[in-house]
Amino acid sequence: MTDRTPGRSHRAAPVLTHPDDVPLLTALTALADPVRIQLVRTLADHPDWSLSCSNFDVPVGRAAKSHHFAVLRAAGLVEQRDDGPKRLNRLRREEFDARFPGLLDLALRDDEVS
Amino acid sequence: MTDRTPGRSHRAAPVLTHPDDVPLLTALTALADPVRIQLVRTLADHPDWSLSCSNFDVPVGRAAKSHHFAVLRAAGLVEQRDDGPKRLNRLRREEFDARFPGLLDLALRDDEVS
DNA sequence: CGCACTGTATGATGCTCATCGAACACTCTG
DNA sequence: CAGAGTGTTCGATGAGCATCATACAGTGCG
Repeated sequence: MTDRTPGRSHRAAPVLTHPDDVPLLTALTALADPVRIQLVRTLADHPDWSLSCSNFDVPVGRAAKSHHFAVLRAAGLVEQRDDGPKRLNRLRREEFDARFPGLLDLALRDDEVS
Repeated sequence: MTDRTPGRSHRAAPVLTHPDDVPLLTALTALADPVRIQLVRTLADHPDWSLSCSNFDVPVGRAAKSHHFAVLRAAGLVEQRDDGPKRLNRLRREEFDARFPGLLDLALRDDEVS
């Protein structure tokens, strides 16, 4: 049997990891997508752990949304925690800002995404 | 006859344009590429207008290099000027920094691109 | 003029990635 | 246990893009 987080594990997926040493390209690529920018902005407008994935209103299906959250998590932008059947989210503001000062502010500040 | 810059014009290509109101996604996408990051960094290490396109040592052919410069120009990161058969380049530091404060610093500061 | 040099445009190719539908896994409640 | 709700994984599909080879268009020099 493999590692499991207290809540859901979904197949043999390892515990949710949230890296601190993200390469620059990974961070830029993660933010260079309109859907992910929207996710990050929505997240910034709500308290930590107050939103589960299904609460985000983006124009893609569940599968794509799940994929985007995985990308954001791999980029160190989002932390996820399982709570019952839901997966709650939190923007890693300070952590990401420590790694890439000003980048998150830029993504949140600007109104015209494209 | 169409507009021409004093130097080369290449077919009916309009005068080289360098936008100021770049969308956020355009800027992030332009920087989310290892070759373009390298071009920007090389450019930052040399005086304005001191490098022509062929002076940049990136592991791609001439066509791809030309394409990358076009992307950087469209993102407002690079200004180009024709000088005889060469096309000289300049990093639009202040202009880009005014539009996206800190972003260029991040691209230049970090050593580990990927 | 003819040639070398520089850079762009075009067409083709291959790869990455965003997306979807469907199946699956887990949790909780009735 | 059965069913609803939530989210992930898988396979397939399509679009976009990075790249190349080639052809083309300027510039300047002999």
